[in-house]
Amino acid sequence: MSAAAPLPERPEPATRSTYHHGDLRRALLDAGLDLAREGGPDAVVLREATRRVGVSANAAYRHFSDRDALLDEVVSMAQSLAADTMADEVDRHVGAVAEGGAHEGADEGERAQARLRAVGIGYLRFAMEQPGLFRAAFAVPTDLRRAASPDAAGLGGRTPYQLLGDALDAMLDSGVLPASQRPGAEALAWSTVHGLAMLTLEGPLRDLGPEFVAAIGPRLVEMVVVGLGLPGTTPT
Amino acid sequence: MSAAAPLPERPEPATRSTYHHGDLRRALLDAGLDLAREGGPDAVVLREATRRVGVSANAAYRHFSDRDALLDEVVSMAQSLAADTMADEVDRHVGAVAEGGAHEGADEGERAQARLRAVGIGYLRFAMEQPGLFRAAFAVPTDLRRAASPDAAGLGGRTPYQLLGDALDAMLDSGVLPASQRPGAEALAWSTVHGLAMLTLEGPLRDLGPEFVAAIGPRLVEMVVVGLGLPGTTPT
DNA sequence: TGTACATCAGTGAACGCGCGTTCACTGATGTAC
DNA sequence: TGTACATCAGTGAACGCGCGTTCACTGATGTAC
Repeated sequence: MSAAAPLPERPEPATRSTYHHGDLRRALLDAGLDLAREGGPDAVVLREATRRVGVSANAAYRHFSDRDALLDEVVSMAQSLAADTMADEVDRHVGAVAEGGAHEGADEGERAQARLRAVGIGYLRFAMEQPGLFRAAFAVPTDLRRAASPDAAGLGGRTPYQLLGDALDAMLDSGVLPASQRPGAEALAWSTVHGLAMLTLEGPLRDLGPEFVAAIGPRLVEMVVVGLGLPGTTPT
Repeated sequence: MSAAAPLPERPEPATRSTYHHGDLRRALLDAGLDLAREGGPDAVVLREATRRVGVSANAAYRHFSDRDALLDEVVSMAQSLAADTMADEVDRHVGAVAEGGAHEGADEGERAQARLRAVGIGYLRFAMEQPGLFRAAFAVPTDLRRAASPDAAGLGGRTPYQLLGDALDAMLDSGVLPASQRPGAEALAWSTVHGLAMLTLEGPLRDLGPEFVAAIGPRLVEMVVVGLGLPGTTPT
């Protein structure tokens, strides 16, 4: 474009030729997602989003009632991206799920276990690859309604929470998860990987880094598979 | 004291008679801990701490180099309180640890397992009873050095991390934890309870509440005891 | 096909808030002699 | 035992920052007739 060297500075505010933006709502969501990617949920700052889009600060209020409304949608988008990573991990390690897989026979249980492992590893992978988005997706106070909302679903149409539930159902169906363990199993399995992610992302294990998580992740999900697989005598 | 009805307002700023406070450093730490108790680490605001103590804002700089220095000490104090709750839970469910307990015989392993359970349940109890302090203690980016620092130790002289390590060592010694599982076991066990606490405190399981945690906590720690107790075939 | 006008989507300026931090200062304390 | 003086522990005012949000406005668009 120009002979002058481009300043190696902050992303300069976008410029527009038209008075109307065209798709400001979408643009603000994209900017919001970028902010989350770079700095987590707290970094989703309304003024910064408008700055990046090249629009006055209050223009955002034409499309979002307030900052929380923007953040809410960013949270859902982040969850849906997490679902994609998790589904990808499942595909890579379990292959396409045999729908009418009654003829799969005895290794059906093993496949179900592999699926749960993949769901967990995918969750951890997303946390390490996209720490900002991960925190936006799962470290913001919300309720479980979003966990089943289509807004939070990935390309496969399932949310992270649903992917986990699916894997547990498969374990139940194939007999490697006792029926007594099925209720609440989402919380048990989710807690383990979420805890590891949070401890290393914004907790006391921070300096251990992604290599540590990659190394210990398989042991963690294995512990869940084994620990959930037994009837379990709840101690007094 | 006085006939006038005390205003049911914010904690009024403390008043002082003497020009010198006497023990401002201590007072600011106490105020900081209160702030963390009420609102977590982000609520540890230097100006508010000085306000509560009844001192000008910049007086704090006589005792702390900056806001982070204050927060750092609050984090250690919070960890040490967590250690107290955990140690209390151990005492209640395991009793005093038999030091020269070679004559304990076969149920030594069971005691060690009970100890790990108690450490985990104590951690969860602290999280539910003191959510603000919990987040100050364990949801602030730090490194593991503090986890072994005397500043973060409870009345028994051990930090939360050390209490966990002690329990795991006891399991190893009594044969209920395979040697191959011992390295990194802290992270595995810690992740599970930390994850449950974070999911319910500032995550998508927020509306499930302490009752849910109380109900599912025992199953969670049992899963760890069982899952860690087997040699574990790490899958490819 | 041309035009009046309602509606939509932006602007620019400002408000109020609360924070961490710094500046130049003053009152109280304790120690050397 | 009395006093000068260095040092310590406070004060009051201000700065600069960035935020969310509101106000009164204007430019662009599209539809009824």
